[in-house]
Amino acid sequence: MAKKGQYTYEYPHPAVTADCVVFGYDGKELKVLLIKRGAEKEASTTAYAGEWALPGGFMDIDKDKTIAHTAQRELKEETGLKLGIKDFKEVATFSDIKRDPRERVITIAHYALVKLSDVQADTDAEKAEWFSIEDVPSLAFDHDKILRVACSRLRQNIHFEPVGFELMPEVFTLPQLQNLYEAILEVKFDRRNFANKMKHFGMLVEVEDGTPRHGTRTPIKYRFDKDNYDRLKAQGFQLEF
Amino acid sequence: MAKKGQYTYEYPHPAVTADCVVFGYDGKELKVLLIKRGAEKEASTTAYAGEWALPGGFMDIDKDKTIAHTAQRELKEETGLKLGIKDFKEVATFSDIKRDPRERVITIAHYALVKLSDVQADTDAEKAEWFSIEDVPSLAFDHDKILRVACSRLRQNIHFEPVGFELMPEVFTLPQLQNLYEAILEVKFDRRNFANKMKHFGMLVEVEDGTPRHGTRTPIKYRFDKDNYDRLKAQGFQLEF
DNA sequence: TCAAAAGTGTTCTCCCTACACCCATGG
DNA sequence: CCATGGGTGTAGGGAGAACACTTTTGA
Repeated sequence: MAKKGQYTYEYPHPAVTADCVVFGYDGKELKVLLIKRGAEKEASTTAYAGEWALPGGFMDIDKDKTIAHTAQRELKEETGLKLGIKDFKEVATFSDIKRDPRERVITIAHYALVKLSDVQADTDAEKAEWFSIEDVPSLAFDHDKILRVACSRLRQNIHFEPVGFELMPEVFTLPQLQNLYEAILEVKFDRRNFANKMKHFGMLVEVEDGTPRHGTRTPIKYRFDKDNYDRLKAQGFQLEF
Repeated sequence: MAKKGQYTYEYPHPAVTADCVVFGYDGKELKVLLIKRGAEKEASTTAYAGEWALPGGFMDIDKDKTIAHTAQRELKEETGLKLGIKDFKEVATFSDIKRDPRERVITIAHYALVKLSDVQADTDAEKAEWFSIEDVPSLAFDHDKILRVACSRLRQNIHFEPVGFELMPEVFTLPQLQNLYEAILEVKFDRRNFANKMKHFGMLVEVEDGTPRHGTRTPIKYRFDKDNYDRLKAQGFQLEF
């Protein structure tokens, strides 16, 4: 890679990193993807060795077209997960003067929503692990704070974006979807009202999967109607809770 | 200041800047504060000399506690406006690889809301000028894009924050307030419904200023109730339009 | 004197909320 | 057989939307 000590500027520059808060949902709990620092031997991993942290790393100013590309690249390198560039939503910049002990580092935090069922196999279990959002260990740097801010951003965005589409598996049940909303917003909803609200958007399509529904005990399967989903998203809908 | 060519790193670092979109309202139109580039002779102003741009500049990694402090400092230096650190709301990071012709520069855009009546005298007319948002010239770098994104962020935030409090003068009329909302959201409202909605929040207090209201032609003067405003803001209210 | 600006109150509708019962499965 | 989970509909209330008239001033 690059040689050491070669890069010189007229004025001091901070290092810039991108960090990723990757949310996944397994049908029961909201989860987040963390890595264990220190597995590799780069300079970037010498701090907080052995601790859990958000995936992320330094911007490559020659190769990364935008900071979102940094997030994408680092996530792939550190966890094996390859997401689309559009999947990375910017959360905020963290730039406290002493947030990294080595040098001045500012980080632009991103979050991404993934279908855990689709990607769990892709994540490199050697390096990365999914943690229940309720049960996250103490994290390196200011990553605890970043995670909190990302969660609250997710809670906000749920009112404007049909977040479920990105987190739920292709086929899902209404109780699962309700459970996701309850996990994110940390509240409880009335079953009937939740169902009505969701159905009013016209994004849900019943799925017939061989198994005839004998009783009501087996929940109805749904998938999202992609066309309506995209239309709603473009219009910028508003969802009350 | 710093000597040239002194700052060396193991890996290439981007330059980091903060840019400020300062919105003001004069009772008629939504305005934004711009500077003319090239008045000073710093290296930072050699590009796009003579063009209009958003105020902003390079992070001072020794002095700026956070990137918001960069925004605060640069705004003061470039326009004379001294705002509180809390007034700067982060908008987004702009990091396209060729957005600055000189070197790789990423910028964190912020916006701020000010009472134009209070600060117009503070702005250094030599360097800075208030433009109607409807009538902004073509800007340097990607500042057109930054401005568009900041506007749309303002439009979003208006649903969650009583934006008027920051933009309106101390004493104002309901038609003025409605005009502001219409200017930001680019829509028209029914006078009566707008008044009802606003009054329901209990943030408006009638102001008696000598002049007895003879007819209905002279609008009623109001001020914001700071206590209720702060309480609502803390609770995180939701405002529909 | 006429147009423009501003104040006010009511009705209707829709959506959100609260709430109860039935059915089937699995233990 | 009973507890659990899941499906369904309705009645009431509150808030937003639509809407018209009066007053005054300034041109």
